[in-house]
Amino acid sequence: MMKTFIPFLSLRRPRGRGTTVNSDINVKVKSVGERMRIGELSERTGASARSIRYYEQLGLLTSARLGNGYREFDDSAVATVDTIKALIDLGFPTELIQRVLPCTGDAGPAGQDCGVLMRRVAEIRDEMDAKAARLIETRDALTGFLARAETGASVQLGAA
DNA sequence: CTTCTAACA
DNA sequence: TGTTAGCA
Repeated sequence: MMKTFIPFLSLRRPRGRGTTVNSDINVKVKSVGERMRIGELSERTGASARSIRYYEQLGLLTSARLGNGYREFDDSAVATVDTIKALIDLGFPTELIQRVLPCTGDAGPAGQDCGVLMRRVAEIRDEMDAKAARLIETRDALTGFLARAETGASVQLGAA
């Protein structure tokens, strides 16, 4: 039985506000044993501790607990949070994120319905194409608007 | 000092 | 989501 398993989404997301310092390197170092508390996970992902706890509350992330009640995350949580943030940024409903994550390798274990999910993922991908096309149309409209404005011609957004 | 939960803005 | 309170 070959189970459907999508290696890694490896979604890139803009890091930092104003500073473009990070180049996303998708190196999967299987260094087992690296654990961290919420503070470090927060630093390494850019997600606030508040958000991390919220993601966990939504069932998107799991953690162990230390003796003092502190959350302890596996280093794989970094990739998971990155993926969650990227997915949320893209407008994915958290309900879908919850079901897709196990299929990305960013969070396990893999469910049995990964294949079924791919269809919805494909639909969302197609919707992105549509949105991208509309975005380009709007951008071109703005370009034309700007050009006409400089010429002192018709100053109406939709004008031809 | 860090984290936790809960609650309010 | 941020932030704050009041505890461990």
